[in-house]
Amino acid sequence: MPIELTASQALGLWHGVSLDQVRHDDRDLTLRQMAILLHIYLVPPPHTVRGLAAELNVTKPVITRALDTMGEMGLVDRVRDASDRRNVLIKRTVGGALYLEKLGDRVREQGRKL
Amino acid sequence: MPIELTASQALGLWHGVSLDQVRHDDRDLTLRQMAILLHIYLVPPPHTVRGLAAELNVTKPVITRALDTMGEMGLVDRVRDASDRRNVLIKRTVGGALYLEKLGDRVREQGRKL
DNA sequence: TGCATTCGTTACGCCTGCGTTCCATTTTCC
DNA sequence: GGAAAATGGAACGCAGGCGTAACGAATGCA
Repeated sequence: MPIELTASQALGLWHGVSLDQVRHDDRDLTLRQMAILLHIYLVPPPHTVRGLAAELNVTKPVITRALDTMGEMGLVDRVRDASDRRNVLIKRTVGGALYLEKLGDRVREQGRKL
Repeated sequence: MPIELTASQALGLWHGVSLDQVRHDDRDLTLRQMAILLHIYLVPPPHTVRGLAAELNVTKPVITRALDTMGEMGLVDRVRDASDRRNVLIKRTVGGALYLEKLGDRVREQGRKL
């Protein structure tokens, strides 16, 4: 179900959410970290470091470090793949789900304000 | 004219735009820089360093540095206020307008894909 | 005229993310 | 078994943003 936005609405929405996020500054994620987090939660598993790097068009260490940071924040979790122990599977957490739930609310709220 | 989004649509939209932005990585702005840029272009002038700092709930040097960076990118411009020479007025540029136009297109495109 | 106030900027030390390169572990293939 | 490939991570130096604390310039006010 497509959403049709005017140019003004599109930028207004992005503005409102960014502003809200900056003002309340809970934990600010890099745009890259945000993209990684959303990818993990919105795209069906499994997710590996290599796969994410390819998907986002960034280098592997970028993913590793993002997982370090977001792991400490409790937003994601890492588990060794039992069937191929070279792989690391990225898993979702309750904290991450809550974080994205709040983000979604922010987007919806700003959408309503347009 | 409010836009009603489901939770899934809201996150999907944010995901798509973030992903697109990361992948094409022209120039990546901090969330703060993004919020400042959008504020300058969407809220009626005049804009001062002090005003933006208060509006975004950040310190003054944050604004100064963001203007330095985005100024070098050609996204904003600074002009001394003639009537009160302590003030600096932040001006829009063609480059900034083009940048935000692209961002708006990205948001609209992702909205259509929902 | 003096002096306090306001405004934007700069200086400092710190922290974090970045790309490149290299490495240990594990798997695959012969 | 042993060589080669694949995977995630660590080490290195670099660049840039951060908060705090100062500063010079401009203004207002007694």
